Amino acid sequence: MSIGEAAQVLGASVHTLRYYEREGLLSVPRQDAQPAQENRNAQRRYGQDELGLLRFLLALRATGMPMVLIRRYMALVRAGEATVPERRQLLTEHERAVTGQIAALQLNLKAIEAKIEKYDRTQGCRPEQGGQTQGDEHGQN
Amino acid sequence: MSIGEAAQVLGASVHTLRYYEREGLLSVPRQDAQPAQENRNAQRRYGQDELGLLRFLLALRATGMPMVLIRRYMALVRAGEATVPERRQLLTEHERAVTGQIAALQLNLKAIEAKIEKYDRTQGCRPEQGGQTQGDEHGQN
DNA sequence: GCTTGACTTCGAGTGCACTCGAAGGTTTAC
DNA sequence: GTAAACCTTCGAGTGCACTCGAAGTCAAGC
Repeated sequence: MSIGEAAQVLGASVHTLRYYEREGLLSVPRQDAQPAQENRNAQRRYGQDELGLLRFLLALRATGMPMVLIRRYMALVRAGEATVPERRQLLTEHERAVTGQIAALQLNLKAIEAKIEKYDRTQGCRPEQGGQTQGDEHGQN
Repeated sequence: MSIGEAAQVLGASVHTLRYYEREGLLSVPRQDAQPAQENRNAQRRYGQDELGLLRFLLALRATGMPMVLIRRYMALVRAGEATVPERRQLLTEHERAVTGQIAALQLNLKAIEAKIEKYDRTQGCRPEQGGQTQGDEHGQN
């Protein structure tokens, strides 16, 4: 699979995929045409392993893990099975972060929904309202 | 309530509060010392209304609403009751966005948790593993 | 009366993750 | 054999929301 196809499948841009590689987040094997030849401009080939790794990388990104941590994690993956405990810890910490993030979002979402409901109520009671709107209308917004 | 106190209560910086005002997100009344006097440098006073508005503003921010939309919303609030339908619509759209955001986060969180569990399983089965790790270890990372 | 905090304007810096484009070369697929 | 897609390096730009600092003025509270 070429980089263009991979980009399309993953929903990322070719630029971005190369950027990730440049930043040391992952490495993608190259097509070795002739073994006894310098492959300066060999093309990247994305197999199932690379795609899976990239998909997970994108999941980490989408949950707000900063690139510096993803770099650490991916380095551990490359380093072999011995690093599984450290990887696990990294992911577990991030999991906590994401859980908190979701909780905060849900809390704030509730505030928004409450406001919408308040609007529904004021609309239901009096669609129009003549006269002065003044005085202590506590928190009417 | 002074700007410093408000900042502390809200968990924002003084800089940020002034920044929001400069950007037209909200306006805060000033302390009028002597009525017959130009108040060029009058201090901001934060009452319950302002605090409530700011809290909601921060909820919108925390859920990722861009400042340009918050500006629109706040302008509607200032414009009076007649804008309630439009406010409602704005918030409803944002609500959908946030709901989707949470769903996406939960999906990605699941992928992360699945990976952690996989690590737990490999750790549980064989804490150490001699010999070559080669061949088609499909998606072992 | 004096310190502390508030006010203004201004501009510049930060952080993060892209995102784009150009130039010049190579490889792949039809 | 040729066009399209790939490769490299490089640097610069973008977007968003802050964040900071300085300089100079003014008000509040003890």
